[in-house]
Amino acid sequence: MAATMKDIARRTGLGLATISSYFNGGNVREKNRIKIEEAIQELHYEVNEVARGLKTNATKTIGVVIPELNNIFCSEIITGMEDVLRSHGYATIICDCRTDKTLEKEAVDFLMRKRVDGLINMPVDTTGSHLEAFSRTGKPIVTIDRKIQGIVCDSVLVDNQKAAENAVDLLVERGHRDIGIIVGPGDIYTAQERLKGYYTACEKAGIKVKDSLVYHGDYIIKGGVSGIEELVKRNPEMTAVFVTNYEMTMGTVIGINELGIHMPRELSVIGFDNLEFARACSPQLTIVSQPTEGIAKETARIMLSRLGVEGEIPETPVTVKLQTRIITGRSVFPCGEAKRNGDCAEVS
Amino acid sequence: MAATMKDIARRTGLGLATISSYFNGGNVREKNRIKIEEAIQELHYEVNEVARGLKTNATKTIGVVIPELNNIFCSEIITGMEDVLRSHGYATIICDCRTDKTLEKEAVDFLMRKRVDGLINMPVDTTGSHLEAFSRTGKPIVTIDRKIQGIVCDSVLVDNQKAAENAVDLLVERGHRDIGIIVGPGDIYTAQERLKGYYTACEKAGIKVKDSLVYHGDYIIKGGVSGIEELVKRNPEMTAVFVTNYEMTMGTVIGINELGIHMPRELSVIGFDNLEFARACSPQLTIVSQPTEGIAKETARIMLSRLGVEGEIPETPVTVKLQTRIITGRSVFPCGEAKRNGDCAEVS
DNA sequence: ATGAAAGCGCTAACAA
DNA sequence: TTGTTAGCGCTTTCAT
Repeated sequence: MAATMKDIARRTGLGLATISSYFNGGNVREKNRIKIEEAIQELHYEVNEVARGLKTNATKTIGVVIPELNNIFCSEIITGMEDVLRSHGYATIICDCRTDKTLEKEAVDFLMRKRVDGLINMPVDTTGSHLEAFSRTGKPIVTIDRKIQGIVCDSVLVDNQKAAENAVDLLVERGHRDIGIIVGPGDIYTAQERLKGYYTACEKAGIKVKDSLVYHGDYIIKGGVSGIEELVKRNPEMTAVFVTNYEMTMGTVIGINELGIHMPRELSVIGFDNLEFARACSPQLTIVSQPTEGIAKETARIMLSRLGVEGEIPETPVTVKLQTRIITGRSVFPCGEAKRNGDCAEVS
Repeated sequence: MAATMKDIARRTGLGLATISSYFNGGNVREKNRIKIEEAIQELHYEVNEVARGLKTNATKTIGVVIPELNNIFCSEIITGMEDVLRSHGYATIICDCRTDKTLEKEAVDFLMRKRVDGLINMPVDTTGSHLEAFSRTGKPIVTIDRKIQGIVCDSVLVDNQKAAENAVDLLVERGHRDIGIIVGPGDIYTAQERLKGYYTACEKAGIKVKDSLVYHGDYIIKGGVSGIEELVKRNPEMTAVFVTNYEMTMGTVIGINELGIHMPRELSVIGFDNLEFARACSPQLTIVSQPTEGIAKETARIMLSRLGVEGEIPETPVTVKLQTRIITGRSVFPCGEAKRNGDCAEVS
């Protein structure tokens, strides 16, 4: 068995309270401090956080429930959050719910039983019913990427509609009017928002959207491959496509390669997320870049403030909305140029 | 405050042991079972795993320490392990140590204080000194990707030397003799192994390796970019390059694009990991693919057996070595062909 | 500054 | 089957 404070007390001849006080920054006589430290060394003592957690009713652990760890958008955010949280003594338990509502609820309940001090969730379940029980504990919840009706909590959002609108605006400026979109599942909030942005931009430009130009994928690579194949088949006149997450962007690039389509001469592309991948493409992809670092830091910051660790405790729910930006590559071509000169020069 | 078993006892008029028995699969009279379940509903009771953990000295939690969460090789393994472990009631606390030995030790100590039931580690520290303290607890440790001298534990390894050897063999078969390698840091075990495989294959082929053909990167994208720039500059005669992890493979592809080199006509490439990325490249990349799924399942399985959850408890340390395979794309070209016909057809 | 003792919520041994 | 009770390792009053 591991050594306990009792062992240290026995060894040093001191009382339990003194040892505890030592560990919690209290005042301990120099002479005793040394004795305690010797005992710690010899007994290889390590605080038992389980016992401490039971007593203090705080586990110094934050639960994180996300749809998919194997998704660079998620994993970047997690890395960033963990950084901040750990530097304040908080651990994170990460639960990947595989974009499954049942697993999501299980994960939240699981974390509740583990008595995490707070919950960070990129929600899959629209209704928020998975958060009700946790919400009752009074412990803080921060949602990422969407607000949940009926659950009082803070949220860190991205302006997805504007993101999509800006991307499509860019294509319109380049003269494109037959613009396809590979968008996420209809029941996912961020996907709806991005689609809305697409419609808005088209409307502004006086373009009547054809249903055949809208492809609903499932945010995985395969969805991008099928998406581009489908769109190309259904819309021979299509000159540009906007893809709305990283995995499907990669899928689209795969599809374009495999179909032997020349990008951007035959098809202009704007992708999403992962600047590194965009740079690795040939020609480099123009993408919408989400502020993952900002999302991570904001989320962690809000959580820490709720936990009383840093800054003021906000009185009302906080909502932060962050903007995306477009990183210009060479995958967007002026519409019609191709036919005129067959060239492939950068245009931006 | 959350409801406790005591609250349920009071509400139902039953004793604590009966409630506990109910939760632990004991026999409870039908009538009482119903009363208990009603009370649970009304009080929104959830077991307190912290208290349970203190009592049973088992937290049903496994600690995982990896170099980098933002690395698809790691995140795929984690996803796979989590799947298995969670289905057996174990949670995982993941610590990303940013490939930093100090952080790695901190992470292990942190997990020890949290009293995790077992530790899974893809080690950064060669000496294994970060595992000594945990090792003393007698709780199981499973290392991934390398064995540690002096620490008695199970390991799941990949045959990295053979992986590299096979890749270089393939290039040799295609007639290449000026083969560059972009390899990881010299103090990383897997990197050493892969470099060894490169030397072995070259020796077999009677190729005298030039130092200028070996570039040590740091397993990140930027390392791949600099690596290929450097190699090309130093070795105008180089006709092929082998890149030894995913991030650097992506970097190499970026670099090749940016240098305007034609792959594979001017330079043949074999990359590493991430089949999806390989498919997204144009032309598709030939890569060495690691069995991430197998690593994940094996690691989880061994951990569970050590925990007495599944199968026999092995008497001696277990070491599993898994093989990689080569996924053929179109990025390897017969050496010299280019000059003869300038063509770019698939060769494999 | 230090010690004694209660108790966090649970499990398990024992008794009934 | 059910109840009583001790105790896991810690923090935290309250004395001293």
